[in-house]
Amino acid sequence: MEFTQKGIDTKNRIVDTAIALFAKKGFAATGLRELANEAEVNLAMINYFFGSKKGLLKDILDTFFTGYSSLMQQHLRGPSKPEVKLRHFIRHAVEYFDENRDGLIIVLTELPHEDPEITEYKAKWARKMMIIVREEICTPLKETSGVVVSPVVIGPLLVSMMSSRFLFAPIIETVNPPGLKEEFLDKYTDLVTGIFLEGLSGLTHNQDEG
Amino acid sequence: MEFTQKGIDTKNRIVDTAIALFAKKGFAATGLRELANEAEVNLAMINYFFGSKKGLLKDILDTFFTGYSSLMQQHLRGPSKPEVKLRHFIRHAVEYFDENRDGLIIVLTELPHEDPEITEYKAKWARKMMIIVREEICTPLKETSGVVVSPVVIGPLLVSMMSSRFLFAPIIETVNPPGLKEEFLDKYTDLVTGIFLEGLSGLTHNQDEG
Amino acid sequence: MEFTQKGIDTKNRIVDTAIALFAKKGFAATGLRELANEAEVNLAMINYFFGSKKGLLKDILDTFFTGYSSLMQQHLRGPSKPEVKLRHFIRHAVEYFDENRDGLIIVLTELPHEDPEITEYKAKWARKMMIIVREEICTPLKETSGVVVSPVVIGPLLVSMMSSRFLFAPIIETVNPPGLKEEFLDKYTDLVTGIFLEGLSGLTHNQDEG
Amino acid sequence: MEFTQKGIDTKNRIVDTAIALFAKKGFAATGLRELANEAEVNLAMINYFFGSKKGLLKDILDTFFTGYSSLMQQHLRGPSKPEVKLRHFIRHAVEYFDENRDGLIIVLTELPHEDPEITEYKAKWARKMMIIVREEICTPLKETSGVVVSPVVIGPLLVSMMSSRFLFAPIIETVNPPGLKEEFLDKYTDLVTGIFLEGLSGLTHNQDEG
DNA sequence: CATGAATGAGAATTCATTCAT
DNA sequence: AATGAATGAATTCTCATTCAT
Repeated sequence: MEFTQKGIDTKNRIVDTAIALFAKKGFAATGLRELANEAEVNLAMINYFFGSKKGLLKDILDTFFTGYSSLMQQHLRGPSKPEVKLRHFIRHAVEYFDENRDGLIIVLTELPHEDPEITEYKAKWARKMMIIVREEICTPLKETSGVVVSPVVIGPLLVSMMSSRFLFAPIIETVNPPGLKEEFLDKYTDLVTGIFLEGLSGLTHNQDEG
Repeated sequence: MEFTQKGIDTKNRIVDTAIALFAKKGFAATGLRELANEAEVNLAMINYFFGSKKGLLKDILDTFFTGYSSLMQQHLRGPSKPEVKLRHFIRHAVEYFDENRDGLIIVLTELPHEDPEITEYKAKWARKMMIIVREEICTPLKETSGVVVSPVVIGPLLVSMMSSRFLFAPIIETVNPPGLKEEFLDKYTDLVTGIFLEGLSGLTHNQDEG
Repeated sequence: MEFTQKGIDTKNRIVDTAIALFAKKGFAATGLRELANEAEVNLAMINYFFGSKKGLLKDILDTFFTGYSSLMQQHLRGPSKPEVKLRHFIRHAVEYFDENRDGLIIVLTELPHEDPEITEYKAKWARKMMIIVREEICTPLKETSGVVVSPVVIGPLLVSMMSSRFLFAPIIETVNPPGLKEEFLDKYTDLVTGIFLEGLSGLTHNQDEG
Repeated sequence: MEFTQKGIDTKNRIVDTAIALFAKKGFAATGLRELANEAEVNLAMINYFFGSKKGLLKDILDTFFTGYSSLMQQHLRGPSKPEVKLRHFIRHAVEYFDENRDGLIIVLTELPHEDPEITEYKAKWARKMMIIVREEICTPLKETSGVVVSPVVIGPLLVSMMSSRFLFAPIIETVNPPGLKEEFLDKYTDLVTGIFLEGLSGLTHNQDEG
């Protein structure tokens, strides 16, 4: 099947609306009827283009993971010192999360749910990313400072830190209404970067205290 | 309403099964029929005891938040030094998350979704917790080391760090199957505590770099 | 699950209407909405009682096969001469077909369709009936007159003969409108019995001509 | 409308696939999407060539009936003795059924269903065939042996007998897997011919017993 | 407390058909 | 002739909830 321009427009309208709705209400709680209305698209077109509701979800996850994975490739791979690379990476990742906030929320809230159709799919991405974390963070860290951390611990930990702001956003905003976005984002990035890097390097000297 | 022993058993069976199912499949994706079957309880009893499906969710969230809030009261309040208190608190909180892993997953995955009935409810708890974070962490930190951090940033950040292991569990386990639980939990606690505390204290010296 | 009288009434109303509709329009062409309306029953009750549309079909087939199988047990088993038993059986079977004409039509039109869920189910009944045909018709026939016929040929052949009137009914009636039922049924029974028995005994003498 | 070679290929591919699918799953249960995929043809071509799904069915029935009707003309008309003609006809009809097994199954399973669009169409063919049966079988039978049978009874009866093997094929094959086709078909033909003719002639002497 | 029955709305999906290109 | 897109109705099935017993 090849798609015409008109088809692509329709497809995009579906995806965009789906990302917004899935993030706001959750995947399972979003009805295709509502989605079709909001996207101003015939209900049947969703199955026509994506096969199923789950197919649409996969498409969205795919796009998000592809972008994130590409960030890892760009900023974590390479000959620079791990600390420098991490600093760059965190900056860009937080920015990416900010720009794709809804995608991030979908990932975070759908990830933990056990769905046989999607589990293997998620694992595929996880393995890919863990390799980079191991090679570019864990191994150098061990060699230079003797600190031993597992990629499956430090990876999720870093992601959690970078996304805490977005995961708790609806709550934060009920306490502290949004505004002054730009400046806040910078501060947030600095805080996460600072704690993570200083924390890691602090581990060096107190490894046996922990 | 007073319940007989038999009634309490039924009620508990519902709650326990609900926690497991909501965590595994998500709140919206779990049907009350399925829940009733699994709990070996008549379908109508769920509404009888909890009024509605959402009432059941609230009950679960309530239990979890009450326990967590109580931990904050116990270990963050008091005259000790913030660092000491945080060390204790993190240890107990991670342990609490481990024991109530399914409750935690429900909280984390339902949190970001905008549900008018539940939003205000969540905010109530958030406000309560933020006060403690401000008074026991942020203010002392500012006074002793001049570091200025907002409770609505540092609070979620700490929770995120402590729960990263559980939020990404299904993925971690596809890469790294579970096992040797005890030891792993200790290490994990140490790592989170280390990074968080070392990171915070590290901020002291580089506050203007960020 | 135990059913109350009210539930049984509803269930029967569904089954009766389903038999009529499935026979008239075919199983696949009959919608559950139409069925529910006609039976004056809430749409959801069909799935409540039968699990699925196919479950309803199975229930109907089951009833029909059970009745037919019981006829075979009653009239084909026993010490009488095969010819006498066949005469009795055909009379009662044709009568049974007449009384359960719609059930018969459903069986005949759904039988040939390959449905993995139902195939094994049909085979179960087929095996059961073939045994009786072999033991009560084929074997005696061979012993007394030397004619060798396979039960999987003679069984379907007899059923086909007995049901030809009903299978082609809609066509017959466009040519020859119905009426004078009683008398016609008697004649029909006699014809089928006559041809089948005379035909079989005729084979005796011309076995090698065919 | 004139069709190019390419168009004819497409059309044939649709018809062939439709015959196979309608026979296997039933007309109503077969979707045009599935049909188009299987035939490797664009979905819209089906309506382009046949106007509608029902148009496609009519086309198939038409082909089958034309062939069958032609057999009747060839072998039942003419000056030979009825018995001789019937013998020839049955042989060729069973062979025709064997070669067009799927077409036969479609006819037999769609026949009993009341569809206003198709009913009159089927009746047209039925009338045509009944005339031949009356003139070539019933009337001579009455004149030579005094046996009175109606064409609307004896016609369907004969067809039923000849097609029993195919109508119950899916069941027969679960009990008795297919194999040794050639020989089996011959035996089957002999059996049906034998029973039908011997049965009819047997009626001569016992006419008043029935 | 507990049960089976019932309800109406809504779920996702598929349907046959049409049409502009 | 053929294609991809679109449509609106209909499909089966499940939903949370209610209620009489």
